[in-house]
Amino acid sequence: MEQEIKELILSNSVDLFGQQIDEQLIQFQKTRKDIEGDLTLVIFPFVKLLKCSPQDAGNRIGELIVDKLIDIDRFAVVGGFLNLTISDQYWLNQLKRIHAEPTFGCSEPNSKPLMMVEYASPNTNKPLHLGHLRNIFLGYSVAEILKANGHKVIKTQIINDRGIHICKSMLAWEKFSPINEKGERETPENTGLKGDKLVGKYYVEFDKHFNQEAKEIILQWEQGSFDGFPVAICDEFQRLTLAKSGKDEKTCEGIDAKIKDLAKNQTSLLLEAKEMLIKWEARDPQVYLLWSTMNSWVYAGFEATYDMMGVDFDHLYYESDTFLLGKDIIMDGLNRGVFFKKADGSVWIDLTAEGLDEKLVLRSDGTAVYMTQDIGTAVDRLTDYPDVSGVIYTVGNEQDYHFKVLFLILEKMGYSWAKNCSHLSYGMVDLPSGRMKSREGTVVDADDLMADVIAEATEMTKERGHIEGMSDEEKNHLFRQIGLGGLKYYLLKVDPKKRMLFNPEESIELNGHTGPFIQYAHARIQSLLAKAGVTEGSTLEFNPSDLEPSERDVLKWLTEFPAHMNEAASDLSPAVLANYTYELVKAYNHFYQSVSIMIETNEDKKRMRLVLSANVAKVIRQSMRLLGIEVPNRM
RNA sequence: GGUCCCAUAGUUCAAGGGAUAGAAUAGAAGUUUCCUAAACUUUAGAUACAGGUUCGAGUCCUGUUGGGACCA
Repeated sequence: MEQEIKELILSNSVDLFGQQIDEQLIQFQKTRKDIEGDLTLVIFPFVKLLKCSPQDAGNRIGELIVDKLIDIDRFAVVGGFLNLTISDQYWLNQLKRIHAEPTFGCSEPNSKPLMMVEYASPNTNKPLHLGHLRNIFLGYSVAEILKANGHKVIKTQIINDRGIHICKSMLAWEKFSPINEKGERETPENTGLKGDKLVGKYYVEFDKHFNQEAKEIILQWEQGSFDGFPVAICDEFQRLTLAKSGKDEKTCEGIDAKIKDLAKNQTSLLLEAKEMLIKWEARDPQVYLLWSTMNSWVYAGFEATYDMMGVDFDHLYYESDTFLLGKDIIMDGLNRGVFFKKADGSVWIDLTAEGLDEKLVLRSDGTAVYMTQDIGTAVDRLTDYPDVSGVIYTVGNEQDYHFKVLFLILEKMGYSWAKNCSHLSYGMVDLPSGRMKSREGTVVDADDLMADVIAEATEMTKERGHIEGMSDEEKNHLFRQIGLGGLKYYLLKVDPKKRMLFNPEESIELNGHTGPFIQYAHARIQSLLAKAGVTEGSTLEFNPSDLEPSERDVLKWLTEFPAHMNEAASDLSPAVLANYTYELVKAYNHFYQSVSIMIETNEDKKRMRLVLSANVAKVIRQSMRLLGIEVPNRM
């Protein structure tokens, strides 16, 4: 409709305005709720051209539109706004069109280029937490939205499975795990712990002993005993200690932190971990076996969590496979003058011309930094999937700078696909008490949280749900759908770019702007359709003479679904769909409350209302599916 | 020290430069003789501050304050 009006104005613009006008001047918006009309054209941009009042300009354009377009019943100019009222027949035809399209709102599958979406990308030492939930739900949903918009999509993640931190948990397990009567150390099997939790436990264990040892070293140093430590370290300690005298509290704290780092580097635990890393890099069979065993525990644990979340991946990348990549590319870039070498042998890129600074891409000892690896991984992926047209990295916004630099480097290296790479940057999830901190034990564990919301959903559903006659299996499935639906909706309804607050009590809320609110509407429609003896695809003829305001309103929202799908895809924002669906459901609930369906005596109206309801259900289901949320038929 | 991000009802979120800034929640008051009341209806309450650009600014620009992140 907007397109038709636009074309009409453009093709008549010489008559109307005496000149060809810019398409940009034609701006539409939805008519305000309290004013008559469906569609509003903003008149202000034309006023200058016409050299007349907005009122006259609106009238002239309005007359043309009503004259030429049969579906526009009438118009009214209010202020600088031309409000157009669209005919009931137009809306009814829209409903028929929507009803005939089982995949309304979606584009032809695989009709658009291949995109790669990276998300999750955990560290194997730490169980998944609330921050990962936002990341994972977001990445999964964006991938699904792109698919529904016609893209081919590969979901991927890179697993951070190597490095000194991994050796820490391996070492801690070897040193501190108790041995049972069978002579075994702790395993997921003999403890019943999830693998990721067990390994995470030993990572924490390492840290505890590590800090303790560092503390003891400092104590020893303070007592003047430096036996067995390098002279340089002892000198540094004394220099730092002296520097503290006479300084304010804050400066002293900073110096104490430096002293602690100094001591940490001298701990036997860290030295052993470093030794282990060297052995791992040399593929020492014993270390390698331990590493792969503990990793397999973690993967089994993650797998269980992903399964509960209802997300999946098409291709996994492991840092242990990719960490050596990138160095050759850096050397190549160095030869081509993209990078430069500093006196100490480290390799840098100069981005000052782009308003950034100089960035390290390879250390002086030739070891890789994150940037080196990311360059390597990106190129590697393009080798695996030559037809990828772009990569979307779902990573927190604390890495904004990193990705800006990464994409710039790729561009400077001459990769044509670099311009299609984008960072799906999302804000941190805060708790009412502030940021999650592992040291303060405020990290919200992903498994625990999911179990909590499901438990809450179980209780609430038993209290007020319609679950008579369901088997236990069906009930449990429903509790999970509601609990996780609420959690996912809670995390996805907020604009991803923004930092958000996670309030544990609100996340399990069932009233208001929530997932269960939307699920409930769907269940209610399904119940209605079942009672009426129709299915969503039923072909029902209808041609009522007029539409109620609430019916028009629902139809308007329904018609807008494709536009919001597009917006969600181009903005990479599931929140767009979440908020749209909420508005649709609100309009539907209002309609449901204000008109009767089953006892309507006018069969045309009754059939139309059933079809309308069926299509609202269809759109709810489609839209929620893209958010990874299942909608039950009963609840 | 440098760069980037954020600031809207008590609280959590909306608002492609366009009309009287929407919701939800907490608060107050209502609606089940008919389709699921996890619903609906009514009610009260907000653009951090100071300038600027514009016919028009929550939205764009500059500065201030407050919060956060990153780089060294």
